[in-house]
Amino acid sequence: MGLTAGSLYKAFKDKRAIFIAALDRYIQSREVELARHLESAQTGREKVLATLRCYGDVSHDVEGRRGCLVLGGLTDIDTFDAKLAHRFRQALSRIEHLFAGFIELGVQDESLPNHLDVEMSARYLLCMVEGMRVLGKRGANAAEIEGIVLQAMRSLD
Amino acid sequence: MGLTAGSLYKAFKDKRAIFIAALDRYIQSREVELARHLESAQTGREKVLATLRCYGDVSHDVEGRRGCLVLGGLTDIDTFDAKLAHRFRQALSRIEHLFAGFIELGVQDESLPNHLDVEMSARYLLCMVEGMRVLGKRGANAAEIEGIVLQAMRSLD
DNA sequence: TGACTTAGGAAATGATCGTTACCTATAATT
DNA sequence: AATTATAGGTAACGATCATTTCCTAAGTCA
Repeated sequence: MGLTAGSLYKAFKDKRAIFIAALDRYIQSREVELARHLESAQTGREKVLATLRCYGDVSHDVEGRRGCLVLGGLTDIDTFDAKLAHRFRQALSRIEHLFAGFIELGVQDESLPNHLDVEMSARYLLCMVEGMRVLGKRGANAAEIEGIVLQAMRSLD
Repeated sequence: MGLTAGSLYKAFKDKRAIFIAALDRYIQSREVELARHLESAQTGREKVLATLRCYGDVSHDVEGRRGCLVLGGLTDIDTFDAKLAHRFRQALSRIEHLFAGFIELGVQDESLPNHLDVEMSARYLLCMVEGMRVLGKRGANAAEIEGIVLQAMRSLD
């Protein structure tokens, strides 16, 4: 059988520490996955698309229903644990800043139009990503998510 | 002081029943609020905008941080309570169907272009709404949310 | 007014959960 | 091989949480 409850306390101080470790591991694995998606992306536009697809990929079928630890944490914990709340917020801000960087790059390399409001667009894309994860949790298929990704890309034209 | 824990069990069978009652009350209050927003909307486009604003209004500042009972429920409960999971899914589908109806209306009254894929666009708008609620939970101000609403409207052009 | 219902609260009970103490087996060290 | 560290497991403990029981006060109806 699996790991027993008590055994975990050998390795971790308390429940909260277990959660934080799981969260850090989760966030890091997402970073790795994102890096993988970005490998083949050249232009700013391609990087934005790759990032959207990276989150889209975990927003459908089984993995979609499994949900996101950051999103889940943000909804529960937020209220009563300031330290953790900060971690969740930061995880979202990370995505937002990545988008902002890619958009700036896209404007420079002319893969994206120069009339874009960078901060606004980045926030909008973050909104999409989180929305997709919610839809994934509700139950979405790959085609539905891909449709949303493409529509999101069109908002950058 | 406030209502004591035990007293609640006079009125409700168990914890789950209390939650369901709260959820129903919450969903109904949101319906009322949406109806209020829709009062002055004439065209399909106006109705879409009013609906986005209705959700935008609860996605910033204090109310944004308070969060959404449906979204919160969807993230926690989903896994282990099939009956409740259905209620959460249905609450989201309700919004999606509303959007679909408004888009169809908009195509007919020519306030929206006729090239729109109705189902796709409705799903996209639902994605936006849920994304906004997540950003609200993280902490967003009214201007940020309004920016997202307007950007979402632009995706219907 | 007096019996009776009703709403609410305080405290007791049982279940569950977080945590610790202690035991066992395997791996590392001499 | 003997000893010691290490990882894991089981069972006990304490805290917290869901639920029930019992009591009180106020309102209702005869």
